[in-house]
Amino acid sequence: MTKYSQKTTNFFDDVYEVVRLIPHGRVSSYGAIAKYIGSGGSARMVGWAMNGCAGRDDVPAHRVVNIVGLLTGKMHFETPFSMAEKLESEGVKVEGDQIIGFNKLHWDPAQELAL
DNA sequence: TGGCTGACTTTCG
DNA sequence: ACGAAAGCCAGCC
Repeated sequence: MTKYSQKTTNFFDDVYEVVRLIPHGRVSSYGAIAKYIGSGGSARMVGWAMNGCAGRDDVPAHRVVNIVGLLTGKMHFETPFSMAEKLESEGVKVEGDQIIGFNKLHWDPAQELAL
């Protein structure tokens, strides 16, 4: 907060919007979001953009994981457990740091939104 | 102004 | 099949 990020570019805003559109009980991957945005889509950028989302309740960053369904960014949360806890709270089973049934829980914006 | 970093992904060995 | 390295792009110092 304290207007540190203050969205300098639309890239972050797009990422937030897509992440915000992730259905409850679903998860998405960085590459999928990056590809959907397409504005210089790179998976790292999505993760980097999430840095600005840290602390925002509007952006369910806990629903965003890597391509294997691994909670790589859990360490960036308030607590490394909050990510898994939130996912489980939504009905997503998480074993350790990996999402169970990620294959069927994977929500791809470019696919679900079917552009 | 220039350069480093980073919550990933893909390909070569 | 597994391991390691490079690529990607934008924000931040």
